[in-house]
Amino acid sequence: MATSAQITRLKPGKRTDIRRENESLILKAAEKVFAEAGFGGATMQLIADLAGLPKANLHYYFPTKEALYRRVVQDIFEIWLNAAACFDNANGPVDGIGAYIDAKMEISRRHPDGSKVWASEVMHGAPVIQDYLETTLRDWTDGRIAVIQRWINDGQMAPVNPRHLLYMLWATTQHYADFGHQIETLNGGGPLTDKQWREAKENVKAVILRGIGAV
Amino acid sequence: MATSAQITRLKPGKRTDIRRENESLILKAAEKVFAEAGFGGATMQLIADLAGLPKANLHYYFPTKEALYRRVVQDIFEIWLNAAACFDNANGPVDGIGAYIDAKMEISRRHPDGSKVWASEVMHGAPVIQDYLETTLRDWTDGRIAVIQRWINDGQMAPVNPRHLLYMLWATTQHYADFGHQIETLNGGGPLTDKQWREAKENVKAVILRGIGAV
DNA sequence: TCGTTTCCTGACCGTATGGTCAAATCACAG
DNA sequence: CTGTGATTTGACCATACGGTCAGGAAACGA
Repeated sequence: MATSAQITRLKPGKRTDIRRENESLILKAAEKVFAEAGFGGATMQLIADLAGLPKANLHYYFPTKEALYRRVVQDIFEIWLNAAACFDNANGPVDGIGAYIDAKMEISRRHPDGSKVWASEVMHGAPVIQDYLETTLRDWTDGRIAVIQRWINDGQMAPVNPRHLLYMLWATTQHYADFGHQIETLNGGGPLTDKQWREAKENVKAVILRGIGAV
Repeated sequence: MATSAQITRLKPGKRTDIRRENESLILKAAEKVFAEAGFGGATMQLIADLAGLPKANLHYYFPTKEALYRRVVQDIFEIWLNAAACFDNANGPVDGIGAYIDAKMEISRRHPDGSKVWASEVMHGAPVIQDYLETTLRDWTDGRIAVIQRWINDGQMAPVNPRHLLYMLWATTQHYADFGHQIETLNGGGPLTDKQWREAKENVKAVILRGIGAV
């Protein structure tokens, strides 16, 4: 029997910590390199250098470059889906869509590299996450479309096409991550300030919420 | 002195035709391969195969992979800028922004590969067209911001932030090219029909024009 | 026809990359 | 301390890639 101290953590050993720590280091470095160079332009050596580990060590934790890339994309998709919760538990478009825009803008700000990896993956035909698109994403989309349609039927917003509205939400929010470099260049070369991010967020919300006749 | 027949075309020779023809073949193939695989993932061999030419022939017309890529990106930027003309000669936001959305949606439909190459370039930090961003694009942006501001001052639309409005226009229209694969997957696997494209266009215009208080 | 320029291309080269492996080191339970 | 399994890593390999080049074919002016 294990002692109570051992039960508190599944595997209390230092070895487990090492594994978790190194996997995390590698994933963080990989996300950045994949975002900056794309899958084809990224090299295991670059990722290894950024993670501060020898290249052979990467292959100990992740058998192939593809496997590592797949993990990075999956982790992003997880974050992406979690933002979807904002849509639920909302009793109208102003709350629901407003919160969703807030959440997705925050993702664009906090995880720009992840957003870029996701965008790059989709742009290149989703070679590794096509199944997610056809299952999880499609189901999620259909569910939200139903919610939006109900709002329309209830007269809480104008009769816009729910599907294309979702595309607009994705596009406008993700743009601040994917095209962050362009935005920063037009912003004078530096990143947006807190105030500018607030302004961006409020602007997107204002135009869209008014655009769908919800305010 | 040249004969009048020779004057009608600058260089009437067959050699000039061959050059133009082959450069066009290569550029078209390169655009597709760069869009599908990214700069790092694209190979000169793939481009050559798609163009139906031996690889060495590519290097005869374009000295390096970078030079070929640069031409592809420049050509897209050209098309992109031409759509800007819609903004001028408009006496209000409904005409100006409406026409701009139409033009950019049409680009997304007709040149999805070019849009992807452009998006990819910017996402990776604009390594080859940074100067364009800092000169041509910035000037264009500043000019349109002034136009929009004038519309706002004239009471033709609500006081939204012109800069962020431009970002919304770019994001929503370009999304249909860059994330075309995702859209097609959610559309049942096939490309949008004429009717669906019209619907997308009208939807974007309706939400944004209403969102800025122009209708 | 002849000389010159442009165009074409198979064969080749140096390098960088993803991945392997065996030996060394370390964590840790008994 | 000792045995066992997890971890680390330098050295290595096969391949694929961007790019070169020499020599031939085709176009063209005279």
